[in-house]
Amino acid sequence: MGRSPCCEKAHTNKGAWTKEEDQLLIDYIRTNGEGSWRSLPKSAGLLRCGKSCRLRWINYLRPDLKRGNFTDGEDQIIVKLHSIFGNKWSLIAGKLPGRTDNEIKNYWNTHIKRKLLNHGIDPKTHRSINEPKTAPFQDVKSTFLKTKTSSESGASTSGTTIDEDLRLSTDGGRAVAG
DNA sequence: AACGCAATCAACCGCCTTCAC
DNA sequence: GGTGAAGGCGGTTGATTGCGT
Repeated sequence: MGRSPCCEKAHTNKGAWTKEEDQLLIDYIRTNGEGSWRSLPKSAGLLRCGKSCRLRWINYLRPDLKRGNFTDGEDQIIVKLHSIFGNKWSLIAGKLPGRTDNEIKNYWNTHIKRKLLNHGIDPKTHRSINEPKTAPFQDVKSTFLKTKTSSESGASTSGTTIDEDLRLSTDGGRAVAG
């Protein structure tokens, strides 16, 4: 007895979006705005699940998305926020204008996670893998940040708040992204 | 040049939360 | 207050691309 599917799967496309589908979605949202994702596909002439439309719009089609590589500042903010919020990607994304939860999640899993592990830090707990009892996560986190800072970015993050970092990051990000 | 492997990214699935009735 | 529908979120998967052998 599973729950009822969110849409008529037999009549919906799956997989990569085509340019035509993207355009239909963009045109529809520009005209009608976001909302009522369930009925959107039908109204927009799309053979897609409403959830799929929402995801596509939020993650790739929204005009305010930054795209491109993450800056060092963003990198550090993500680590900081993750140490506070855990895998609450939408919360973290909310602190990073122009970034989506999916993007951050992917970036975490592919880049940051590995970096932390290379530094001997458990990405789940932000504690040292070797010395779990003696190394408070704050210390380990700052160790990572310092190491990263000195070796990669040259920008100091010590003593700054998340908001300050954010400001620096987004300013820098725009400057870099152009 | 061809093949295999690893890394990356886009998309889907299913659960949880919120909201309207 | 209970119920169902819809939206939102996080985890996971599959396809594609890049790199090394």
